[in-house]
Amino acid sequence: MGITKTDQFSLEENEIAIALKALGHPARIAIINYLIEVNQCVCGEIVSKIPLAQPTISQHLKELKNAGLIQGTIEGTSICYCINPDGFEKIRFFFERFNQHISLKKSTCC
Amino acid sequence: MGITKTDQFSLEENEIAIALKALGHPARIAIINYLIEVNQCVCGEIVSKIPLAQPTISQHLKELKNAGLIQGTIEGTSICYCINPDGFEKIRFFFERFNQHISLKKSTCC
DNA sequence: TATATTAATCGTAATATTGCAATATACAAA
DNA sequence: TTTGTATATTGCAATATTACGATTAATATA
Repeated sequence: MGITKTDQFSLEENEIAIALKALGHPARIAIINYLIEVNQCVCGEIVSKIPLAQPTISQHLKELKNAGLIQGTIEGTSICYCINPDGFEKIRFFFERFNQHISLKKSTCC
Repeated sequence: MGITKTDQFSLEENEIAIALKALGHPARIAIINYLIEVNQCVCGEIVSKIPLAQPTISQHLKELKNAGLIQGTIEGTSICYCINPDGFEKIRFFFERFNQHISLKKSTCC
């Protein structure tokens, strides 16, 4: 139905899924990569770096912000964006546990 | 338009986005978590663990398989699934670079 | 005040995703 | 051969996502 049965899953599963879903688009990966590279920048810079229309970028930025992965502070007429490290904590925990289990078990099928 | 402008982004950006998008659903996170825990299991076990209909689970498994994150081998009438560590390599590289840059820079806005 | 400039929001079209009932497929066992 | 078991596929309805033109809001600056 296009609607996810959120209530059937744990809070943790939902939170990780939301964060990773927010990263599940090349434009949003490109935005994160750019922010990693330059540390911080105003929105207009991102718009000029990424070949999508301004409203589209604005929408992607909003999604990243909603997922807690970036933050923006007003800087005169522009808005300065940067990574929000806190938002990546849950993701790190998930993959840390993942790496621990997988490296130990040498996972192969049947 | 519901369609992603894939051609505007690098191969790496697209590949990471595809992998993370595949993980961007709580049911698929739950499947991965379960596979980490038990190392391997037949499909029916997953269907009985996760409160979604069998065709829905089958679809989620297919997506994880397409993204290269799990693999399945035929085991009599059933299919045995496990993690495919190779599929997680790109993700690991992405977050490794991320962690290096962020820890150094103490990223804060403007 | 009038005019740029910057970025968000609205509205909408096109397409994708989620979920499931019904059905199909593949194989084993009686 | 029939029956059962396990999983995939099809088809469809409901909803979500992606993208952008047009507009708006907010703040500078002339």
